Amino acid sequence: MRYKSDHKETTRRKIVESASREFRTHGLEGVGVANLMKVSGLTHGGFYAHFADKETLISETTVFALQERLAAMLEALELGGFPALLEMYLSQRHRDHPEFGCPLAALAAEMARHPEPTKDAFTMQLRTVFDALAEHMPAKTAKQRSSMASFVLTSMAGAVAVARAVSDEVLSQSILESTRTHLLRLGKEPQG
Amino acid sequence: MRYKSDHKETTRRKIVESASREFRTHGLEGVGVANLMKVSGLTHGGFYAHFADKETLISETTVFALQERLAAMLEALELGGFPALLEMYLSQRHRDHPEFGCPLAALAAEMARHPEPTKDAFTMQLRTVFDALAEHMPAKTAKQRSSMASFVLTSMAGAVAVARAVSDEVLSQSILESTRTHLLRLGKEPQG
DNA sequence: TGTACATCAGTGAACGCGCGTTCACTGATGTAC
DNA sequence: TGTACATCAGTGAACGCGCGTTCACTGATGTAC
Repeated sequence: MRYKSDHKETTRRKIVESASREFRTHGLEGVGVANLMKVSGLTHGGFYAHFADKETLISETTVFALQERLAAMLEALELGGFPALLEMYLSQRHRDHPEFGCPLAALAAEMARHPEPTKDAFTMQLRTVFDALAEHMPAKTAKQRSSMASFVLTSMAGAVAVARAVSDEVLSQSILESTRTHLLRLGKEPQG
Repeated sequence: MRYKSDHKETTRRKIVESASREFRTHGLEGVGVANLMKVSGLTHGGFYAHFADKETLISETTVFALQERLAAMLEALELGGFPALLEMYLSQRHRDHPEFGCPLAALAAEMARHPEPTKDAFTMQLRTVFDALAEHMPAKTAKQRSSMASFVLTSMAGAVAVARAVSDEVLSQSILESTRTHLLRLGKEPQG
């Protein structure tokens, strides 16, 4: 080995992470390979030494983003339980910073139009997210917790996506607030 | 007037409607002007006799789609009330036909990245949708109905967007089902 | 009713540009002696 | 320790293509007489 054995792997990881931020900010079709490499301090030609094509990178960045988000959500849950999860996900901060945010809110609609292998990777990782969240849902049975995790996450994602699209700050805030209120109530109710 | 006085207006409307279907299917960046015109049986050069630019068309198609969706939702509400709305919006049929579906589920994330005038038009029309839906929400006060309309619509949009992105049919169905179950329960509860 | 004309909705070639991808190369680095 | 060499991560010119937009034009249509 001419370079340190982990040199290439480190570069690759750096590309995946910065590309994942670019994609969440500008959309999967909104950033080109040349720009993604530039952000990582490289030139476009080297891209294909790391990835088969742009689609492969999209697949990896989406999985990375889901893992990153799951970690943030679990941290909130451990710190302040279910209400803290809502507070964090439905915050102005999350709305205004898609680059560090949930890929469901930023990319789910686009993901629906991508090739099957990409959707497969996304689906696998999403299942992991649902399962991990389910353990922390305030409901009695495992089935209820699982259903609740799905509902809570997809409804929050919808609220953040629409709140980002709305140009009126007051309406945007009220969209986040409505979801916060209703989900908080859901967390307090006896599940049956 | 050499042509019938409404000839151009008819063509324009045809372009807006078919473009709105194309955008909901392939995304705002996923279809080009040439293709949009072809779908309407025209050539790309004529586009600029009808619209200032592609962005103007995007703005109009989004408003059109929101109006179309609102009509469909009001029809469901009048036919079968709140449960019928959930049934219709969270159906396989809606998931599998974005071209006739809700622009929130298909385009909200992309809309967030578009210029302010486009977001303004979207925001105005979305407010109309929220207000109209609010009248039909099962809650006591106007404030509660308004908040509920926002929550119900954005959470359904999130569920459909994610259900479309998931490649596993069972998981996809269960996402829709979870939202249906929880929102149905919300409709039955005393609001306070 | 039939013809000549003016209108203008729609046509299609052309533009500059950025896209994803390929490939011959360069030059910084670790190794061998 | 110092030099010659092999490696290979990264470079950048080049490709074909589709994009949004412009513009000189064409030809179907309604009007005038």
